[in-house]
Amino acid sequence: MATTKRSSGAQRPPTSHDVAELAGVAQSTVSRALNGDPNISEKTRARVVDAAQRLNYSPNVMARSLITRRANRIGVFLSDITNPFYPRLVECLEREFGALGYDLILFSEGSARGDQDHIDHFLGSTIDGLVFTSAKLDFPLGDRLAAARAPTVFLNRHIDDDRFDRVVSENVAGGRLAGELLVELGHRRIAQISGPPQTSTARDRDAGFQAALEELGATLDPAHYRHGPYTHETGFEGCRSLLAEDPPPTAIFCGNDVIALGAWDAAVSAGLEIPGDLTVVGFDDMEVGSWSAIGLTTIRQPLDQMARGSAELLVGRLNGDYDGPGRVLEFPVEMVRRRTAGPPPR
Amino acid sequence: MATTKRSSGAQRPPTSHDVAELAGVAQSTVSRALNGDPNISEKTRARVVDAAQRLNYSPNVMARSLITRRANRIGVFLSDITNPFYPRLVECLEREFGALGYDLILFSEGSARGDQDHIDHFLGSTIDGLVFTSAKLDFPLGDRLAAARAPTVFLNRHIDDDRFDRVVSENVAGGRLAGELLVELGHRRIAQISGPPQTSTARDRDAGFQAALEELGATLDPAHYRHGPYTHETGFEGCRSLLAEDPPPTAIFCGNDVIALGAWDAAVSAGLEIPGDLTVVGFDDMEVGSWSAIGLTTIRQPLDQMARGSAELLVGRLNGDYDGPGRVLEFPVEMVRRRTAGPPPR
DNA sequence: CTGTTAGCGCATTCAG
DNA sequence: CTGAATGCGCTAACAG
Repeated sequence: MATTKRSSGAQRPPTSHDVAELAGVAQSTVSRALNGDPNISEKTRARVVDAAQRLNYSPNVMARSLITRRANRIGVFLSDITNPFYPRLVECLEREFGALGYDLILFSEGSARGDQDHIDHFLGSTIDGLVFTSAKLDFPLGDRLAAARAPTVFLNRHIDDDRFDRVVSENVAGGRLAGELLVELGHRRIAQISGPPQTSTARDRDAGFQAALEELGATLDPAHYRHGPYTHETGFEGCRSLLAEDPPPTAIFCGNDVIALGAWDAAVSAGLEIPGDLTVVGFDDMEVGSWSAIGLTTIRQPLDQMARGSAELLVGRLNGDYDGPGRVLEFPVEMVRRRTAGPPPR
Repeated sequence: MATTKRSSGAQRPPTSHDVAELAGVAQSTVSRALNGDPNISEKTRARVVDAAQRLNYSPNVMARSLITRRANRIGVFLSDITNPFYPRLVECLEREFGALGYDLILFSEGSARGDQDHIDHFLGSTIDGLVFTSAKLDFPLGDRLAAARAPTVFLNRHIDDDRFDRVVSENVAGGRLAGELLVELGHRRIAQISGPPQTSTARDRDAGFQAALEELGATLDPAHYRHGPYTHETGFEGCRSLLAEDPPPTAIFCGNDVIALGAWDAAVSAGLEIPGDLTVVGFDDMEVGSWSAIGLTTIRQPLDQMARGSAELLVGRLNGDYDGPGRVLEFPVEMVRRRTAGPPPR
């Protein structure tokens, strides 16, 4: 019973033809009236607008895109939407791209049924451009993106491929800031829990940090170096194993705030006082770190500026304003001193 | 210089015609071959597939959707992508809808340039259905959604509108669990920091909690009731003001984990021991709450089941399997006992 | 200023 | 099993 597939009340949405008929004009006039074409009398425009409203008309975006060859949408690829860093970045991107007339469509890694998928969304002309927020250094899709001439920007992470635009913060300088702070505070037994080696963020922050230590005469004992994915667990387990050393380090610089908060968690759980017994420094300035019971010292990246830079580079390419090789935008970082950094215990 | 608008190397992506030509068949044959039509010889299918690969062909989704009237995409509307609850929900939704052949396209409130926009995405036939994850009780778009016959499901929040499918957890029962726990632990001076009154989550959790207290003879002093948006600040300020009372409450039930962690933050910052001096209970089971230095006692919602339920209801409507009035799915919650709940101080 | 015409790239009749 | 023809809803040339 009730074999009503889609037959009965399936009133299809109104088209511009319907509007044209109701307004007593040609279909093309409807298109012009609704798209702000100047060559149209106010009188007919009013009639069209009125008819459109009465029919509750809304143009079919697919049909429009098919002909204009523009989707006005940007695909944003996130590796792990669960990492609170990305939602904040998405907020900024949304604002910046929105201001330029683009909607965002988000893809988290989970949704991709394979590498192919990413690019298919572009090739299928569902999106006009791509933003990758968490590419690894060995990003595998470069050739295919280039072949498809897909406007692309790599945000937050570098890849070693000059064909693409990249927007990052000064991760090396940020690492330096952390190193300098720790040495100035008087730390000598310094440890590090870094991110994945195949990410530019980890590579660059490590480089800056270690260079600063060298220059200030406080080298990093290789036995005090840990690394892993940007997760709580990496920080937690890394800190636990560091605290088991004898003597344990008095300060830890972490690859990002997620790791730093994992380290904080391990230290506090073990009954240590922070910063009395241990100094912890992160990177990113996540909201949780700013809670007053935590007060994570960290290095802040200007996400809004980075998002704006990405939007400008990408939209520049979409408009045909620029078509050359990849450009690099690098934004300054800033030290945020909070409770978790102090002098070493005596 | 370089007035190359889009003229020169603008090699447009290959179409099914190009593939047809290379394979020496008709365009319609290409379509059939690539879409798994059984009425086609393996020989020609192979030829077509080969040609498609050589051209790096990928069908134009817009054109396809224009004709099939299906976008195979679901719009998910989030109010605040910054609240960690939503990313987790998105992960689940992605998995469940993905299994049914749908991609997700995420809209956070920020992206909507007005209420209108939400529905326009549907009317523009960019998406086949909508999921609202954070509707208020006075959701204003009901009539327009119904008029557009837009398949819609409300997830996580109720709205009082029987035309739509709703998927929630047993918030009333969850509130009861919290109330029962606090009373059983021996608390009598009990406080509450609830969410926004115009959300069903706040309304239902409040109702269950307060009913449990009544029944167990431990009524809630109205002076111990606070509420506000689901933010850290609500919890932080709420807790501060509660602690300023004399005598202060010994336990606080919070509208969700974000609020609860704000309360935790205020209490710990004020030098209180948790749970020695104060018990805190949340709702949601966010990851941060599970950190071992925090150990938030909370009530867990089965997000994966809720996501699956939503997907089934919505896809059922999309397939025409169901076309009746709104259904309601309600999933059981579960108490997660951790450190922040203990007996009151003596 | 407005109407007519021609496709965008594809899925889907209808012939054969 | 395959090819030719049709049109999804819209924008953009081209006439007038």
